[in-house]
Amino acid sequence: MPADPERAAALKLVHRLREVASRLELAVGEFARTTGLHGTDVRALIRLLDAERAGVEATPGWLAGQLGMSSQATTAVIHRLEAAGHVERLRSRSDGRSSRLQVSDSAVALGWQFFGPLLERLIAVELQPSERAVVKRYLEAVTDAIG
Amino acid sequence: MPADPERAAALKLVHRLREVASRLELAVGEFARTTGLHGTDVRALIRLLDAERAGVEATPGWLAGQLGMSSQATTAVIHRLEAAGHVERLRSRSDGRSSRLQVSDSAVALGWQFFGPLLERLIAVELQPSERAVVKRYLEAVTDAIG
DNA sequence: GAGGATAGCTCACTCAGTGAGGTAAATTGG
DNA sequence: CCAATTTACCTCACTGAGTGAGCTATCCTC
Repeated sequence: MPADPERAAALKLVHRLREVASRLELAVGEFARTTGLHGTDVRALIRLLDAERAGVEATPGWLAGQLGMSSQATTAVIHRLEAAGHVERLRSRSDGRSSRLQVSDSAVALGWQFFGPLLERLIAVELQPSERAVVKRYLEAVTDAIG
Repeated sequence: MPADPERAAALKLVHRLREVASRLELAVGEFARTTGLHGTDVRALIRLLDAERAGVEATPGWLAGQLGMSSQATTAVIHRLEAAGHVERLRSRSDGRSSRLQVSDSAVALGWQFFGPLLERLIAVELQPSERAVVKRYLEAVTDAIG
């Protein structure tokens, strides 16, 4: 392994990124514990909210892919969320076999209650617009590299 | 909610960050599936390697905290990793009740085999040193905000 | 419309993770 | 310096999240 400071610096950045990912995961777990939900359920809610924001129609199959889980397990997740009143299952317009998943207002409120303060702290990280562009470019490149 | 472009941009950055975290988690799951390990086991290995790199003594209790799991579950994780030959349990010098966890060379090799290409792609993201400093600062600030 | 593909579901099962409780080593207090 | 407490980890018994096998209903293609 040659001493390559460029490479070493890039590697450190990746480690920092993983550290962030790891801590986010812990926060999700903590939220799950306090609300009586399961980690998977919380992750599912988050992805469903992301889909809603992005204007993507969230189906059970789509959710399964997002969670990296089997369709059966995802069915169970949806049942749990439905029973808890966090998700509504609506009929899909385009495909009679599928269904549209919609997050309820109560779930959104619950999420804000816990993640709100965290999100505020995250947003409060001060960056110049030009710096934000750099970070954005990095995160996009990383997203592509993983996907 | 007032139209605040600064805030909106900061929020988008956070969403991108979560997207990255989410995809990293999926990659971990995929690695787990291909190696026959469990997601938790892979996450444990990663944290153990992080500890080694950082020069922190990794104990079962420390690992439990890192994974956000009970000590019993962590004991099971360590047993599985030990049985698979990925981790060795050494006696702790400072505390007779505890033990030091050391990742085996085979586990490191296994990790490189799968994560190596991904890591190379991540490192290959081109940034100027000054840009890297910006990203570093952002990630550090975010880490603090979550912790 | 028949044949195949796709989306999601139920059923039966496994095993990862939890709660209760135990042991041994470290720490504290008289 | 020894009892009482705390800490670190473990075993046991159990629960339930996630999986594989296999089903039904709908969509698509020819």
